[in-house]
Amino acid sequence: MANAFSFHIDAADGRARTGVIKTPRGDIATPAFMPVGTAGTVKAMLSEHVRATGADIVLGNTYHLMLRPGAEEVAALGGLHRFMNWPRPILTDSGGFQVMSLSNLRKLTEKGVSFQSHLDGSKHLLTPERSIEIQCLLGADIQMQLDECPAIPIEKEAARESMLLSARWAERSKAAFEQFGAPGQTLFGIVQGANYDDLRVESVERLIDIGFEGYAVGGLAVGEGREEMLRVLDGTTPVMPREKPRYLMGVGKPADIVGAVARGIDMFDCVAPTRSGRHGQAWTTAGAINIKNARFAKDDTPLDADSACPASRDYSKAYLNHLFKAGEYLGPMLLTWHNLHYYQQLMADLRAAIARGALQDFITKFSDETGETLL
RNA sequence: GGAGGGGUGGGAGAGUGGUUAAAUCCACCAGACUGUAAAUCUGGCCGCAUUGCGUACGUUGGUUCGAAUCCAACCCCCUCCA
Repeated sequence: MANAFSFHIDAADGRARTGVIKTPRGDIATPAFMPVGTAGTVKAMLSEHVRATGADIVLGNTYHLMLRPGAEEVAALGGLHRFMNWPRPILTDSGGFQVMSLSNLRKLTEKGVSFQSHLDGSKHLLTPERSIEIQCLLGADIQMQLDECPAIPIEKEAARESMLLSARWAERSKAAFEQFGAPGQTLFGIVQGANYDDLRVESVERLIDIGFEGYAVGGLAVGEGREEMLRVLDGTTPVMPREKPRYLMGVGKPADIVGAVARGIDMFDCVAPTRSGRHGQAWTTAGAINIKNARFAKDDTPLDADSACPASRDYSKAYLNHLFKAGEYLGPMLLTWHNLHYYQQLMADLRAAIARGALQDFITKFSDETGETLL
């Protein structure tokens, strides 16, 4: 099959764009939000309900699936799509985020990252090559290079060393992908450089030299704050290839996404709607609320009476409050469902606003309704 | 009627002379969460006020420099025997 992966832009509004990523397993409307399904499940959600919220693609995770149940095991069971009953596109993270989140359980060398499993203490070496091999075994449609994701703040010299390591790993990842990758699969490179504009630009240039089908911005939303994150994007997205998808990894809250879309980002993922949903936080058109708060105990209204999502429309806040107070499983399930639907509706609204050249109006309205200050 | 055991903060339950406004758990009140070691974690939880003060371990009285802790009486609860 000819290049089965493609991206085309339908409309632009300022630096924002809307378009479609085509893959053999289905189209992805952009800007897109990708729910996170680390361990082969978007936690607390049925696969068909994830789809019903409007998601075109979900994430899986190299590190976590490598440890359990194992990449070869998933491959023997028909691949991740079949395993988790999600026939549409899957993007897998390389394990790069775990370099940061599990920093006390790993050692970093030029060769790769050696992790001590948080499950049983066993040792696992994750090299750029092995990460790609695992992502191919899982059957991921969009794969990510192995990178080092450093936390901010970080000294510039250390940030540059880290960025250069990620760039070398990008090259090795690309070579491995050319060996293991199947038709229809694609590989993204990851821009690093912390919050140093010149390092970000250098990182982009190095990745372009290697050549990828998409470019991710990694290492943001790691402590720098929204204003600084958007400032870094201001210096980064303009030098990224216009005709390739741009993916801001791990971001974010609704206001982060709106700000990043305005700066030309096409793809997002974040645990916020799922994790916070399990923890009682719901995003609504009137801002974020904590359904566990006592003030909802007698509130007979749903989260969103006009929503197409059953979780948002058919259950009262008082009932959701009760489920959480009682520790019932259905509470986290319904709130996750609601949040994912809210996120997908936000993305659909953003796409529509860009398509008709009205993004600024949308942002003003979003800011007024949610009380979020947008920069 | 007899014998024994026990009454601690919203609940359960530690604590048997000072370091105790009183462990711990639950409940309750709030917060955090950004490529998921997360259905997790953090803070608050007698009253008032700025360190502090005032009340408080069934009730009352006593011993003591000092009592939730020791003594006495009383009230109440539980178990067993009649």
